[in-house]
Amino acid sequence: MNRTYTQDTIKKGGKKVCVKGWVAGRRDHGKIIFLDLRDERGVLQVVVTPQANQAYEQAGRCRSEWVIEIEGTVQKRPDSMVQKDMATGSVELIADQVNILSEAKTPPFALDTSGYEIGEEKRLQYRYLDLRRERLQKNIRERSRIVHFFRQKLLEQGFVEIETPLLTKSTPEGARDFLVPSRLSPGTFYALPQSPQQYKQLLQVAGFERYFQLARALRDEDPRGDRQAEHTQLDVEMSFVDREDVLSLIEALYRELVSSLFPQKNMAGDPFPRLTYKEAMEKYGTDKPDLRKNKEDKDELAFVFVTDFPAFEWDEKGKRWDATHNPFSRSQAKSVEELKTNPKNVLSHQYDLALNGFEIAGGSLREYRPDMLEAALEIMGHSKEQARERFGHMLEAVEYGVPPHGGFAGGVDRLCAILFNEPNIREVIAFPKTGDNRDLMMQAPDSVSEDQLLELHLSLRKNKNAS
RNA sequence: GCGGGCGUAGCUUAGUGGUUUAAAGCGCUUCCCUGUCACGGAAGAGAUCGCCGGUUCAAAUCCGGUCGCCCGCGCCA
Repeated sequence: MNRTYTQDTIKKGGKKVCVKGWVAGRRDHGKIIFLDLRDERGVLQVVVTPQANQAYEQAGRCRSEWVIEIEGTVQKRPDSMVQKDMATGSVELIADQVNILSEAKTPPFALDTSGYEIGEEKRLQYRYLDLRRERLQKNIRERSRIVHFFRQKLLEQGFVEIETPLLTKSTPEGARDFLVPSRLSPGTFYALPQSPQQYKQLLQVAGFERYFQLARALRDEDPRGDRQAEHTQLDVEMSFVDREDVLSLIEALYRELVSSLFPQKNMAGDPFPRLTYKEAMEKYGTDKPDLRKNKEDKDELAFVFVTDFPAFEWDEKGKRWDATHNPFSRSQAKSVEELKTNPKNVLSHQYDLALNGFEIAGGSLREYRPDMLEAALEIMGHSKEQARERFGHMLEAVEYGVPPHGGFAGGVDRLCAILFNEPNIREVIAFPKTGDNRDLMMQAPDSVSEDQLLELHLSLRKNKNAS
């Protein structure tokens, strides 16, 4: 018999069906047993009586989280027994046959709660059980809808989805890289990408005028509630665009996302308000101001663009000018001369989108003029030789006919956390890591065998304090 | 790297020097129960109080160290 989802039984009154799922609850009254059967679409009450002998015996054995299949007849409930709060509350399944497909140990924690009350350690260790709870099921499924929305919208507008490498080159700018030793080139390392930034720009040189990717970005830094070592970003880049083109695409994407998938949310500001970096800092003391009127309102969303970031900031430790966002952003300086004489006051074509006090997207127009790019790298302390060595491919590429281009990257995890009113992005990631970048379920990171090290031409220092 | 918090049955917590044989709720096991849906009733099992060491006649409780988790700062182009 074909499997019927619990949710669909409400349309199958009087029909014979087969349902499959997990035992979410069992109420044994002696001569009548009620089972709550949970599948990925809902929960259904199953009624088992001794008239169905086999079913009654098996139902008596069933415990929480056992996996079973049940054949029976869907029956409309009498009015007095209708459960209004339950999607399938108008029906129940009278079991003929119960088959146990898989038994289960008692779960280490309750699965019929929000889960907030349970220790993080246990939840992460048994993530495959934690994910069974309704709240996380909903979060992960809603996240999928959001990602699908972005993908569909961009494909409709002629964007091409392109995958870029995970094994790439370490970059001196920015966060620490996760490194991967090369077996075939002894003593050398790949780096996992902090973002597809350089690849997506090179795709513009390559003539893919509208690129996007749902890309993983990896940074070996300490996590926070809104930051993990790996996160997913909606990565977009376009050719022949100016600032308005990029900002209006971002605004349309996020606005339509909210209005079509989250109609209950109130978006303040149409169009999204814009502040320059200077205005934001002067007025709110932050470059990601929270413009909500009522921070208690779970459904209020306040998007705000922050534009015109300074191109550089002074890094006291490194004694050099550092890019505020990324070293490839286009500066607003008219000439190399202006750039070099006054780096402190040069603005860039960089913009962020903030939502309720969190940065949820950032982007820029990119520097496509060879002399300006070279000058910018020089200001950031890379000598001509170093720049050639580290960014040679970029410097070379801009000499082969580069369209003016720009784009952005939007954080998917953060966006989901805000839309779902979750306090931590772990709640919207299927398999998140701890505050120490550990995976408690897989026990990663882990040591490796001497053989593996040998193949990779690596040996470990005996004590961690050795320099 | 720094600061703060937490660690006691499967889970959530109470207990902060001795009336403790470490307590409660939920969960779990067994029995009873034909209309429950947080079912109900009865009985029961389950804890080297994170780990190591110290102080003390006596430590879950005080001290030192260590491990783990959470939050924040630094860091995160």
